[in-house]
Amino acid sequence: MKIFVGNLPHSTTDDQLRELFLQFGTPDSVKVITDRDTGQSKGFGFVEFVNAEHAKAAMSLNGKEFGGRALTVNEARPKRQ
DNA sequence: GTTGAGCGTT
Repeated sequence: MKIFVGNLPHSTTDDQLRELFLQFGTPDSVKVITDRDTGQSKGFGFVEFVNAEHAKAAMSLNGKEFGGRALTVNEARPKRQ
């Protein structure tokens, strides 16, 4: 199950995102999206869980404050449509 | 600052 994590501080890294979700299970993959040209964080990322229960638990972070911002956490939209 | 990349088309 793929999770979208929005409203991340621009300083957030892949590792920080992984640490944040480790409490709910072991993320299959974690990625903070950065601008391909500038290398700057776009302020959102994705976390994938093999276990849907873990993914659901992780979504309890929605609205929680992280780095001074209220996170958006929900199931990710399809990447390509 | 909110839903990912790329592939010499998608």
